[in-house]
Amino acid sequence: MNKINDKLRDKGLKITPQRISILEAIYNLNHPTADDIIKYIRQQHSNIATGTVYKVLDTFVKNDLIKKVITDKGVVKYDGLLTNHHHLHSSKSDEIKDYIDEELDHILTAYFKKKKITNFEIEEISLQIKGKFNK
Amino acid sequence: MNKINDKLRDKGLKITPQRISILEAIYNLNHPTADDIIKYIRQQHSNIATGTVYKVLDTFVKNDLIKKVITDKGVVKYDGLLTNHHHLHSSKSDEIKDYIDEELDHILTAYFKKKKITNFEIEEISLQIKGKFNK
DNA sequence: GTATGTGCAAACTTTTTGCACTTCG
DNA sequence: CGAAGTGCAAAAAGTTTGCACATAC
Repeated sequence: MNKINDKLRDKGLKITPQRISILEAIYNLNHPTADDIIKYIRQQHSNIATGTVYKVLDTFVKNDLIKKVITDKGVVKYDGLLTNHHHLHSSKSDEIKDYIDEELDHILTAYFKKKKITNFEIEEISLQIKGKFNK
Repeated sequence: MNKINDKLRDKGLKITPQRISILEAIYNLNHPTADDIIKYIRQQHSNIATGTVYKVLDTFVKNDLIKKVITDKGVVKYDGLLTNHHHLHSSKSDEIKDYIDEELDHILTAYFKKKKITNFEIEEISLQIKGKFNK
């Protein structure tokens, strides 16, 4: 079971209650902001300093445990999904949803394999699909 | 010649020196931030209040005279290019460059014409291509 | 003349920083 | 024990707001 501890250990990071809580928050919430994470942890159990949260999130991003995603509106969110994927952005709010589409990825990879961009070396391609969510 | 005045007039916006300077700044600079625009105008000629710049930029975005672009790093920039295009994002800095590719746009349009996303109505698709610029 | 736009300064939001203290391993 | 992590509070960065005054039309 203790997957979270393993993830931290695998990256050579010290296992602290704060780090565990933050990772849990990211997995339980949907693309939370730093503030969402702080509120979640405080309502769950323990207190946590805002500075700590920002520092830990930075550490996690640098160690590829999570990804930083920026909303169409400029809001910074965090994503625990590491496999290649795109995002659906609400044109009204700053809500985002993961969009996984392997077929599309193949098309894009094939396309950019033959069509090079001059003076630019591609590392990662992500689609930002803006529109309306129909609930 | 007086294209800038015409653009403002066409949108029913009052023509003021501040608005003209801001539009000029956006056309002369490459994806400037609000701060880049302020510095540019101040160094060129007249003074301008920061509040005014933010208000004018908002007005321009709402009236489709410019677009707001958010860097991979979360920096807010403004883009005077209105035709459909994508952006190349530097993985190191917050630099961005326009990327126009009609062939790619056709492929994407065709792809999403047949492949619908459930509970989501697409309004606009933009690629965020992250990588290295080779100067 | 009047609706609209601008300047200014204060306030707000989000994030960063430095340093003493604490904890993990 | 020592290196790494955390709490705290102050400050930085970027943006918004309200209101008196100025300007475009």
